[in-house]
Amino acid sequence: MPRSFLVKKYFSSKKPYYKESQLDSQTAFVPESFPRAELPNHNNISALTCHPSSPFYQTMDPLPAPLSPITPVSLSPPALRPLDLSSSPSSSSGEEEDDGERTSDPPSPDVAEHIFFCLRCSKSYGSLSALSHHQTSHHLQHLSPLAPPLQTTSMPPEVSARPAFHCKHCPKEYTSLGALKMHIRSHTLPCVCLTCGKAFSRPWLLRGHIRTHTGERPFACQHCNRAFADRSNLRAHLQTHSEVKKYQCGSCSRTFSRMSLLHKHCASGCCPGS
DNA sequence: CTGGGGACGGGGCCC
DNA sequence: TGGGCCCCGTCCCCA
Repeated sequence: MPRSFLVKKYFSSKKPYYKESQLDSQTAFVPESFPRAELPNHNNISALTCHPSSPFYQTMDPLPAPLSPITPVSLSPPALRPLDLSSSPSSSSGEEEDDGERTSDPPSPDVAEHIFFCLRCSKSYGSLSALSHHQTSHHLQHLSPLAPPLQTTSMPPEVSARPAFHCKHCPKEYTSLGALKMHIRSHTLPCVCLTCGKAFSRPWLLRGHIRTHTGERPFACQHCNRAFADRSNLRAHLQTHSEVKKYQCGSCSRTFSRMSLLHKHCASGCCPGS
């Protein structure tokens, strides 16, 4: 499938349901080395390596300021441009919404600055990149190249034709350290909701989750008054406005708005063998 | 059984 | 190389 939809679209022209002040990033990054057992709770929450500046958190979960004061840092998109609807992926008769806002993560002009601590050696860094770079020295002690032992000291992983890294938490293998690190996040769940403690592998998953606390619904349907916290849910909702259902049963030709509905339909016996 | 919303995970691309 | 982000898709629950 073409990935043209990945072209950045920072649509400032339609920011329907949320205020600028609500856009603060509330991601709480915890270094990957953060032992899962030490994920913050109400007792050890100060162990977090950074603290969101969101008023919501300050209200819901007052925190001391053990680190440096958090000041907004401009990490906003390079420029907010008018939505170019003509470049949007087309669908039946333009039924598809503009999907203007970024997915589960609307543009966030105000992003909190974070202080990143390595909990292994207590060093602090001003950026996740810096911390990640530092942590490489730690990670390399734990990532286990699949190359034969005799090669691991003399041959860079990328030289190996086979997957060079395997996850220490599961049997999955990866050919690059980056891919492995990404995967490991699904085990370490470094992004922790300070409200409920739920942990996520990626910051934007956390931001989407946080909306379940705030009630923020940035993604509005242009056909009705409904709004959604998750763009995927809006997309699914838009199908309810469409006369053409995307998913068709191969046996009875009945169409459904969602794949899952088609699956359930088939599971109910319409499509033997499927 | 179907339709729909809520919440979330992961692959893959861009910067 | 890593972070950010988009889309697709799934699961669960309820009406």
